[in-house]
Amino acid sequence: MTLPSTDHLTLTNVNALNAPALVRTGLGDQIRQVLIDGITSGRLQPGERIVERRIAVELGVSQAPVREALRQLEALRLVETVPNRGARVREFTEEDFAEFFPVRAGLEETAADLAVSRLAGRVEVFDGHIERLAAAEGPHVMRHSIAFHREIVEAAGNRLLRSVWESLGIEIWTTLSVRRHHTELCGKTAEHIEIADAFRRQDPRVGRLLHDHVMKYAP
Amino acid sequence: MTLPSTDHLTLTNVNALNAPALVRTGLGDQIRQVLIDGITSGRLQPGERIVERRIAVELGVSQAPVREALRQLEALRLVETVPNRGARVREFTEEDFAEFFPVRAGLEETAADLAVSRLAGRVEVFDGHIERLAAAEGPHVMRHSIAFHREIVEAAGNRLLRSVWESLGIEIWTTLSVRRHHTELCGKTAEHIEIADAFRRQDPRVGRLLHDHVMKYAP
DNA sequence: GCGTGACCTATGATCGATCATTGATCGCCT
DNA sequence: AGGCGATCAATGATCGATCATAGGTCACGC
Repeated sequence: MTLPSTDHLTLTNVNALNAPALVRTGLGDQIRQVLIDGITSGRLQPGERIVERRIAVELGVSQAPVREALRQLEALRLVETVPNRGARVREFTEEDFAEFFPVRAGLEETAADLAVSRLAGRVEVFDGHIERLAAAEGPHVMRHSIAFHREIVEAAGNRLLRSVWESLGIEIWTTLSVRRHHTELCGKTAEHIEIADAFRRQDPRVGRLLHDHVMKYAP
Repeated sequence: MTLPSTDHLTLTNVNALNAPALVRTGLGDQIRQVLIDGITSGRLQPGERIVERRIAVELGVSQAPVREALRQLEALRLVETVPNRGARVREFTEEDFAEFFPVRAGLEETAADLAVSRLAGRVEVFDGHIERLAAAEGPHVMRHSIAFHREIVEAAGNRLLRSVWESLGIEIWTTLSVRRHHTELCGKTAEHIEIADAFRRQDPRVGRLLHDHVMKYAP
């Protein structure tokens, strides 16, 4: 396995006074991203051990931030750890994907039910997402689609719900699932419009509608 | 603030050869429990800073496991941390409690819907819980009630759902809410029986039933 | 008086080193 | 051969020390 050189960790863009958001993030978060990239790109194979000190050396950091990153990956269910025995990249089973979508669908159903009354028909927030989704191609489709769903969760106005939803690792797991099962993504735009319409007329069935929509991604 | 003496961390029960489950837990987990106890008991007041090194000294450990414990408390939303500025006990707002129950209710609704078909009417698993709940008094009521709900989540057979449900910190947050709002707990036994019955006859409305039941705990 | 910037302190973030657990290996005995 | 305990290497868990950042303080100049 070859991880990218240490340069990936050096202060990204040492730009001169026009940085809108100075990457002011701790090492742990950066390492997490490196490992996530490694897993999604296949550089880190399922079942492969992730040895804390080896990663630390390869990235030119100490063991502590690597541990922290591993804990985050564990929360995302991308690695599994055994106490005193370390972490390894998870084998993603069919069961994992089968379990993912009912939970995601349930959360979004809850979100939709909460959002309906809160939005009170004001669905302009969705317009941009739908337009961008319609215009998107390739891997961007997934990103914009998720942005639309995230907007719904946001609209529920429940920070806990939002945080739980994010903690599922929606992007990664949906991407992994679609990639593995060759899920058809076309036609989803129409459903998004349908869902937005349901919000517009405050249809009480919008929760169920969204739930069923999400389940169509399931294997 | 006075934390319990270090003894709380020494290997619990050095019993002689009849230990069913030797407390083989890392320092981080033990420290987390100490801090949780501190928060629920009021020894640690909302808004109070939790300084890593201070706790470490008081418990006779180093900074690392304390940090780890704090991360767990953050995940349970019992403390809030600002990067480079440390952690403090959260101020539990009404909004926190108001947000908690819809999420819990939604998850359990999902669980119930999944469990109905899986149980196929075999609801014996609930009997013991209902009996113990009926016989319980005082603080035990809450514990047994949650055990019943946990059994439903378990019965859904979805490990991710189970893990997300547990990550809400059901016990703590429900306890905190009931304590603060003096929620009436009597009569909940009857509803549990009703829910078990719905499972028995595989009533498709059991999800909604459970959802509404949970929401009755809400402020 | 008040804005400014050089210090200063507290403390989180990170490091390098050590401790402790685990599974593997090896030799011995039956 | 096979079981069994001693020994060993690998590595997670923990430690003690250092680095770096966020606020606070205070003297200075306007």
